[in-house]
Amino acid sequence: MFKKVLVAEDHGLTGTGLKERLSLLQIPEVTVVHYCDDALLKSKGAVQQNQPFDLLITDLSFKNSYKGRRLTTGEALIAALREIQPSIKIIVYSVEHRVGKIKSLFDSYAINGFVGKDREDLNEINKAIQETFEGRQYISPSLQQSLRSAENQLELDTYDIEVLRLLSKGFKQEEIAKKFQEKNYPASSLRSIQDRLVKLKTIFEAKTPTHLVAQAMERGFI
Amino acid sequence: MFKKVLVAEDHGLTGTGLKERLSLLQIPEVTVVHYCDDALLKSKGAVQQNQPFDLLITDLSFKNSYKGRRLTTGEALIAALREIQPSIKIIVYSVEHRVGKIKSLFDSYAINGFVGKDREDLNEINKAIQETFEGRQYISPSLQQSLRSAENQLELDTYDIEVLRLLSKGFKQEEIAKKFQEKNYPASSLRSIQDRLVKLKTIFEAKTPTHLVAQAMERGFI
DNA sequence: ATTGCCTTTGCGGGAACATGCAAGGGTTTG
DNA sequence: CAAACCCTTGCATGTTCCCGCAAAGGCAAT
Repeated sequence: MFKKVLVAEDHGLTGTGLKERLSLLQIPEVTVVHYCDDALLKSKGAVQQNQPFDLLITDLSFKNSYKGRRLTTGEALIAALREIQPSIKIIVYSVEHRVGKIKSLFDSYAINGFVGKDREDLNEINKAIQETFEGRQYISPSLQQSLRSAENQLELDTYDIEVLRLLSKGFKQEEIAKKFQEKNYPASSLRSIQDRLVKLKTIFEAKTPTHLVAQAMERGFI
Repeated sequence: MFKKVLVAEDHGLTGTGLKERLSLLQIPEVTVVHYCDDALLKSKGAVQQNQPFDLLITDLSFKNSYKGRRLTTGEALIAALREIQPSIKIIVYSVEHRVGKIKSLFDSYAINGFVGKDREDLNEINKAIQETFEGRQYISPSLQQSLRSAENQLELDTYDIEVLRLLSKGFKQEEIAKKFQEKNYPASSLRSIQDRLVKLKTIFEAKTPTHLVAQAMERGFI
């Protein structure tokens, strides 16, 4: 079993719950930190002393602390950690439910497991640790299904995403068209942007542009 | 100290963290449930057997279970519980950060304490229990200030949230107005809805309705 | 009752969005 | 080469949104 585990979780009670749970699994050394930066520091230190952590269990969202912290999300922590210690196992433990977002964690950072914060997480965290230790991936059963169906999912190209992103930032259709023209994107006229929106609204079954962006955010595309 | 405490919390690990914490305070009987309905049932039963709970510690948001549950939020649980056992002490333990919402819990249901899920919650839950036991109110220090200066705050009322929610679900302004009229909400004309949107766009510094909803989602209001 | 203030509402005109239609240009196919 | 096709674009029309203005109602102070 893992010997040295790092937990990044900013809810104190949840952190102790995790720590207790890990002790029951006979993991001798469990370190709990409340800030992403602290997690990265501890990891660096451990690597330098040649006693690296075997496993990171991390939340995704951390409350702001307004103290000049550099890393503010679990995702940023994971990205930074993969730089200095690519071999570490990572399990994400979060309330995140957008399959697109979760999928991108597996794709972009090769995380080893994902456990949702819910009624079943007690057992799931055990299984996730076990599976990860044995070199396999773990995903909450409730998510596996939606994750699979997300694979053969609607393909949005870069321009689709860009339109959604700009819409969500308050740009009007005409402004988006202008931006596209400046960048020499294809189909950059206002009319073409509108065509694209019709297509996107069909895909997302959205009635209005606002609805569309809400859906896209909900599913983690932007 | 309290003898019999009920915990309603749907994150498994957080629930065990709480339970462990309460044991350390020498509270002999701690019951943890994952559903609001279960909490109400247990309370009813305990009252009928003349061994009522002294204290409820409850989360506010519970994941849907699609099983014909009646109570879906901690707020509904609190309201129902106050009906059958007005004297029970209640501490809310939640990630909720909207001071307006929190204030309304104290005002509408006379809850006895509020502890935010954050880095300090380990100590705060202890203090909250102690204060509550001695008949005083407890509010997280970090919240006390903003609760007092709740005026110049980013304050959204229920109707604001409802408008944002309906917008994100693809309703047009006129449809929202109609819905508001059906429910006899105040300021339910189309023009008033638009006024509300102007206010909201100012608050969120949003240029378009889409931008507004994106901001509201990003900051966790819907 | 009068005055003053605030909220709510309807109206109107202009801006932004939605969408069908057809012209122009490029590519593929026979 | 020409016919068929698709993609892009502009134009036109209707809908929805935006916002200033003023009338109407409620409420409090005098």
